[in-house]
Amino acid sequence: MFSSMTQVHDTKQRLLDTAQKLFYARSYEDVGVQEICQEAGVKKGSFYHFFPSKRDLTLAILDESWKRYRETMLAQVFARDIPPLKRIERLLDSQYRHHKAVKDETGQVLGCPYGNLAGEMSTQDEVIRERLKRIFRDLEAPIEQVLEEAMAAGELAELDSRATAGAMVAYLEGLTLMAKTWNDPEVVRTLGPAMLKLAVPVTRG
Amino acid sequence: MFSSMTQVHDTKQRLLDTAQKLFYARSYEDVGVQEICQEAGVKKGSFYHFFPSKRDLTLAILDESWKRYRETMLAQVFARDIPPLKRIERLLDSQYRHHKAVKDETGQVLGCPYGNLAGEMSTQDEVIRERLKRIFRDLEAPIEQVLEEAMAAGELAELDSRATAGAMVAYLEGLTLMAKTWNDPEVVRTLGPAMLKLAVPVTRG
DNA sequence: AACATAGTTGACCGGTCGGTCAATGTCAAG
DNA sequence: CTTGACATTGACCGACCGGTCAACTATGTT
Repeated sequence: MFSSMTQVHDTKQRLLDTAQKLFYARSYEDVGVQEICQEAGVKKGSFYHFFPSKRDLTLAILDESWKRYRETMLAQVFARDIPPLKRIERLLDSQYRHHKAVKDETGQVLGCPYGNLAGEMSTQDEVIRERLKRIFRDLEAPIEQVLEEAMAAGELAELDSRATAGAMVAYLEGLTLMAKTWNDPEVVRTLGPAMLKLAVPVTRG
Repeated sequence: MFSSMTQVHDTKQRLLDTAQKLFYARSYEDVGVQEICQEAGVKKGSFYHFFPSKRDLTLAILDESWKRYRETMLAQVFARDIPPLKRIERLLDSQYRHHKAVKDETGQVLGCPYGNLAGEMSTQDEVIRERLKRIFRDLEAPIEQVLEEAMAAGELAELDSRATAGAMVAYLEGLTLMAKTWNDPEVVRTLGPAMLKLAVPVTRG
């Protein structure tokens, strides 16, 4: 009775969770609707009752997972309990610990779910690409704010905080992709701290 | 007679070129052997005469395309006709011009063929992943050398040239992925120069 | 002319792809 | 007890997947 009550109405959620996991571990194209349904214990007909297409399922995953990440991880990482620049270090540390945990569990570094999808799907689906673009822009915002705060606190020389935040997101994505290619979370730990160098004015000659 | 002579023996090459283009424009999983053959004007049976599998075709593409890029583009970009750090700028410029040209031609920024494949396939094929890892390491080498030269010439403060080269490759890949997600080559031009900041010792208040 | 080798062709394999559909089941409100 | 909305099921669709194979042709060597 209890189990049926909880099982009956979370079919949609189970599909979202299962697909998210499979897409992350492999890729969008490699994972079929059939496999998602099998893994989630749902018949294919039900899938198309909840989602008009595989593409729409993906968009739903993007919205939901990013909302969750923003409201939990990001909120914690960028909390104002430590100095601004320390929060960047905390972001890097949370990334390292995530990839370490995933590798310990699955034997593989899976990279960034958004970066992975961006590389695979940006040329194939404009709607997905725009969604990913918005996600990356969302990530720039708190970083930009951290830089502003650091400048106000005199911890940082004057610089273009918007552009620097953009560069930092790019670096973070590249870093993650390298960790995936090396299949080694330590890449994040050794190369990560260099991200702070991006917040330093160029000194040439 | 002439045309047949040149057509008869470049079947393999046509498959390589066509597949390379298609994989780059879309993705590994999205492009089928059938489509490659159609586009190349080759029957599927011939495909499997030259390549034991789609996977092996991909490995051949990786080897060939990277060899060509290294021996032409990279050799020019890192030629010793200008000061070391200027060569980094020249690398960024060549990247910008490439993505600009591709976008003008296809309407899309396609990103880095190796980065794309790394994101899609690193968790699925160890051999491909190792090959991509080697490619990225190959790219680090000339950058590392540039940094060494710059240090010797007093253009740069002392730093870990190996680690910095690694960070620069990561940044370049992230940059390229962002340009793809934004579908805008200008991302490379505006965010690119920040790569040089990675070659500056951390200065913290 | 005979022979081996490389290259080409098209039919064929089992399996999976994303997606559709009509029939059926479940359940709560009227 | 009926109605209607939501949910579930399994059969089905045409197309395509990566890959195999035996027969055939073209080429260069002896």
